[in-house]
Amino acid sequence: MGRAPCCEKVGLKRGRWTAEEDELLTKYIQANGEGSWRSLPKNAGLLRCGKSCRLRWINYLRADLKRGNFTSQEEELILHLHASLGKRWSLIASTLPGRTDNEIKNYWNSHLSRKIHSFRRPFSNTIPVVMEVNKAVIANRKGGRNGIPSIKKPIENPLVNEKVPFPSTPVLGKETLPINAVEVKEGTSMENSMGCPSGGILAPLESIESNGMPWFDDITNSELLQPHGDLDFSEMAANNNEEIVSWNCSGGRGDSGDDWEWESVVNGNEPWDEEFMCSWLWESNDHIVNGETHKLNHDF
DNA sequence: AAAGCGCTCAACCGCGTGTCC
DNA sequence: GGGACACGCGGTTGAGCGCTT
Repeated sequence: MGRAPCCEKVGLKRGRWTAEEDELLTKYIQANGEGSWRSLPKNAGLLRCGKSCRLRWINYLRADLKRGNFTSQEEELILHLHASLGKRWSLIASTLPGRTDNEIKNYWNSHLSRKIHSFRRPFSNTIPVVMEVNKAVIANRKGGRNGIPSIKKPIENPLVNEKVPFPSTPVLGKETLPINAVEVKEGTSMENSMGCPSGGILAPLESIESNGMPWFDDITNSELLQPHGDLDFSEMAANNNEEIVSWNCSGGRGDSGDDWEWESVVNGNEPWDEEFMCSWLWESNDHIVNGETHKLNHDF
C-alpha cells in the first residue's frame, strides 16, 4: 500500500497566500493554538492543505519571527553551526531566535555556500582554469548579470573527474545539538578554519567566544543559555536520556581507508567541494560518547 | 525599452520518525 | 507488533524581481 497523501489535494488552493488567508490562519491559531494541522484548514475555513498552513504559520506568520537581513553575527553563527552540524537547518534555526529553518536554508543556499565556495578557491591551483571557464561562459551568453554563476547550476570543474565519496550525516540519537564539546586535534580543519586552539576541548561555541566575536551576545537571550553563562545544548539530550556526543575531528575521513591529506586540499591537489569541506569539519571516524570514544560506521 | 538571464525566497514535495490505538 | 495518522525535516521548484546588455 502506498503512502497516503497528507491531504486531499483536489479543490485545495496552492501557491502564494493571500492576506485574507493569512488573517484567517492567524486568527484561528491565536484562538485555538497550534497543532492539529490536518483539521485546522477545515476548521479555520481555509482551502489549504494542513501542511501548507503549518508552513505558512511557522515560516511567515508567527509573531516572534525576525524579518529582514541576517546580521553578520547570525551569518557567522550559521557558518559555524553548519560546519559542526551539517545541513540540520532546524537545529541551526533553534539557536537563532526569530529565524526559521527555511529562511536559514535559503540564506545558506543563496549567500553562504557561495562564500564558502570563494573561500576555498584561493587555495586551489585550479583557479585559473576554473575562472577561465566561467569567464568564457559569461562572455558567451547574452544579457544577464556578470555576477557569480548560480549555485543551482554549478559549473563542474573540468579537471575533476573523480567523484569524492561524500560523507554521510552522522546519526544522532535524536535531533539535538551534539555539541556538548567539540574535540579538536592539532592540525585539523577546525583548528585551521575556526581558530580553535590546538588539542583542546571546546565548549559549545567556545572558539567563537574566545575570538571575541560580539555576535555571541545575540544568542544570550536563547533558552539554551544557562544561568552560569554557558550555552547548554545537552540539556535537551539529557532530558531524553540521550548520549552526549562530541565529534572528534581527526585528520582521517572515515572508515573507507582512503588516503586523504589536509595539505593536499589546502594546496588544491585534492578534489573536493564546499559541501564536502563543511561536512568534513564535523564528521570523522570517531565520536566521543560520555567520555568513551566510539567508531562511526560510514557506508559510502 | 526590451530581452535575457540570474537571484531570492515562499511554497511544495516526499520521506523519516514519533505517537496512538 | 503493526498499521494509521500526524508532524517535522531537508530537498526542490518556480514566480517574481532586478540587473545587464
